[in-house]
Amino acid sequence: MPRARFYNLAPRARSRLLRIATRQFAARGLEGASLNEILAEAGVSKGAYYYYFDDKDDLLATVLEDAADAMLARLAMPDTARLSREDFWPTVQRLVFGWAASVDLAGDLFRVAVQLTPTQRRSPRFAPVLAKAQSLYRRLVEAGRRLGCVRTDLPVDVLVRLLEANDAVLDGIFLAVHPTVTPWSLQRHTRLVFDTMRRLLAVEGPAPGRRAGNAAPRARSRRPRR
Amino acid sequence: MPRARFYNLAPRARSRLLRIATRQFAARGLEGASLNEILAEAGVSKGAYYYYFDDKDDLLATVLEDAADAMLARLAMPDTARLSREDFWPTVQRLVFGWAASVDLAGDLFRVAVQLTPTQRRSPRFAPVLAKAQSLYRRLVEAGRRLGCVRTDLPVDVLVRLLEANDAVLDGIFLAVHPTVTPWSLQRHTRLVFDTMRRLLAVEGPAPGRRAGNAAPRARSRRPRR
DNA sequence: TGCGGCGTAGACCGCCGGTCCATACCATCG
DNA sequence: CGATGGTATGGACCGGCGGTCTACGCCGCA
Repeated sequence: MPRARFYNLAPRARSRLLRIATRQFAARGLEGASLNEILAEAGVSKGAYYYYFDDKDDLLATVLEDAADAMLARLAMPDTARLSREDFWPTVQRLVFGWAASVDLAGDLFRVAVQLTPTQRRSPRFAPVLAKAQSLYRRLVEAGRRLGCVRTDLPVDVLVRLLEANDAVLDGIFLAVHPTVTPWSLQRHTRLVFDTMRRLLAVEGPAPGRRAGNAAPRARSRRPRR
Repeated sequence: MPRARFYNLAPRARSRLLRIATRQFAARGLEGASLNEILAEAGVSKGAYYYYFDDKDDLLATVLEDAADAMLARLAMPDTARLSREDFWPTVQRLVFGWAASVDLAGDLFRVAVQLTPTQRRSPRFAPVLAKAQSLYRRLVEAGRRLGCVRTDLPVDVLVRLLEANDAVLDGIFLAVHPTVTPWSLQRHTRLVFDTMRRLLAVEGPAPGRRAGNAAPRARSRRPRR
């Protein structure tokens, strides 16, 4: 949420600042990155910066929003309204495989977002931007619930955040292990991501048989659910 | 890892400093908390502090280690060598529920650890301390694999990191929603944590091929309540 | 030529984590 | 007794941080 003037700036200077900021924030985090350093490297003075932005956080929020927009622009979301129950999981799988193509854009987003503490991620400053990036997950989860394919014992928000966290772990490992992406490794990875999503979201846990509960200690006090 | 002298200090002063630091770090995070403020409140001078500690991170690491030790001292780890295949999941569940007993201690640990970025959590400074806290999980995963209860298609490290990430999310939500912990809310939470572990770790059911296809997974599925 | 507002530069502020040194304390020893 | 040397402490001081503020260049316009 920079001031509107920022978008009247010469596009070259604008994207240059955002690019440098992205790199610094991804490398050193919100607190670790030096605003002074970013501005010096981008050739922007303190006065100019605060003419366009509110504060340091504002730059990070702008970087995140920029990356989220670029990613969403590339991804196709199917019309969830026409999905049938049998189509749901195959559709999810197809989507996940399709997302793999935009890993180069999503990478920036993850690398920056992963440097935020959970508390910061929930702050009014960053929550709306991150919610935008999660909108795909959210819509998928909601569609899956409507079709009876996705569990309803947890709020959508919780499921989305679990998905996000697992993706961050798996993508991080993938990028660390496979510095050069091959079609084969990418397929393996997307397969794993999809499998993890399914494990977390499916109405039933993966292994059949007795579920949690028989060993529950002491009597369960029946109380309203918050 | 404070200098050894720290443990020669008067226990009163020592625990006072750690208590105040815990509160500040839990409330404002590693970067947000002011070391100057903590020291002023604890009545410890700069010189004295740096006589005992390396830097600011050192204090946080000490706080974490202190909490982790206190927690682990209370938790019993079952003898995984004697576990049978049928005992595995109930044992895991009992262990996770056993957390309930030490949540007053674990709460501090979570509230502080949750303020770290994933990157910081993996840094050489904090990783060993946090690994100590998650050593239970690692041993559990290894035991479960030996017994054929836990999937072997992913490395142990990946599984542990997935567990860690999911725990961070769930604990973060739990602490945000329940500022004061009640036995009931805690039981609900541990139940959720166990269920998530099971979903992530369990070996796949029979006929693992083409499981992406069927929307309603297998027989004995519980109906979605809704 | 003078004027007013947009945009800019960078000196400056208070606070931060961290360093440094003078000194107080106290047991040991000639 | 005084001298010595390690332990422990106080707090002035440092560079760098995010953020503020003021002076000024620039340009369209009368």
